[in-house]
Amino acid sequence: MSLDARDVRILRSIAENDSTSPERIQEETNIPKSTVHYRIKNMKDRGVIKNDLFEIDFEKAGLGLTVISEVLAEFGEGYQEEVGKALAEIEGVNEVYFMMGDTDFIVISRLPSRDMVETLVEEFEAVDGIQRTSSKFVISSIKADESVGILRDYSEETLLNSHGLDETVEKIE
Amino acid sequence: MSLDARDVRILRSIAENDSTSPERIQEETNIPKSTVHYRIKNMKDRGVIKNDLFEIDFEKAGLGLTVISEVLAEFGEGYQEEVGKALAEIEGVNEVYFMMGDTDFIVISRLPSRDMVETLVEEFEAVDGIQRTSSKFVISSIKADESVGILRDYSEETLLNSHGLDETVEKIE
DNA sequence: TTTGAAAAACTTATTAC
DNA sequence: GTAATAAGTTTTTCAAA
Repeated sequence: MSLDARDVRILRSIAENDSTSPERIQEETNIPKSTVHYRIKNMKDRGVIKNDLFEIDFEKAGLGLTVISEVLAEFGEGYQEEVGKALAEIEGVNEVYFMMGDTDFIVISRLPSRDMVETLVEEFEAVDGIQRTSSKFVISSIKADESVGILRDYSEETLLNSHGLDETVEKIE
Repeated sequence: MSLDARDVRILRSIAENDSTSPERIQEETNIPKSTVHYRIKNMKDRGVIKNDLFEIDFEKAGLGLTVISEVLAEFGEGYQEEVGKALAEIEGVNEVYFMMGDTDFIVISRLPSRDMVETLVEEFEAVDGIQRTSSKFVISSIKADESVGILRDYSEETLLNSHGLDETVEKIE
């Protein structure tokens, strides 16, 4: 099944403190660390939590330039899949979204310097089936929540409702 | 200073195996785990690594709907900052990028269901200074690397060059 | 900065509720 | 599912190089 109030509380505690330590979570949530561990393991088994990661500062890691591109592809039977995969394999491409509406893609890339942008665009346009591309530089990343950190962007209520739980459930405790 | 060949090797080992375990990194890189730990701590101190996180499955966490929006704002003195911050505070908004070119923003939001999209768009348009918004649904996330995972998208050479290091440096070892 | 060895923390297993 | 405990691992700290 999906998440319950306790799972949500644990995930939010991780998101808000940027720490996955069971002991710290116990201190904040009053859920015993053995239970915290049981819950986290459970979420890992169900695939809700995929893996441990470090969040990095892209700029300090040498990838200070972010480019967002719109890629328009030719219409065709199941074509999107192939075009999308080809875009995903280009060096520097971190995200590829296949969008509703027109047959196009939004592509987010991070690069060390402007020199590489030209190469990137050339590689986009070399992909078979590409019709038109339009790339813009990001001046500043005003917000860039990732991974479990995105849970900070929701009220506890929203997260619970999304699993069909109302506040009654939360009040069990 | 920035990253050297050893830092890059450690970060890539983490990215490629989706694991931050010093012991595993030692096995893969032959760098002793206490040294691995020292390097990671060092990168944390310098802010290259920001924090420990879990990667989550957005869909399983109840946030299966991704929306990418383009927001056009009115021109104005330092206006962008305020508009950007206001957008960032809207529930469901995970990423806000201030773009070059026209005075606009790219906003990435994740939501539990379509019901909330209307609310989202209304909230966008209620922000002072907003001129026009255009939102599209993501049909599928073909690629969605995050955090340290994005380092998989680069050759070791590119990552080293971005810190002004050539292959000579790497051959020290 | 690099390590090996010691201390602390985390994970797993076991049990009882 | 929850939670306590104990045993086994792993991570983190620390002192020496």
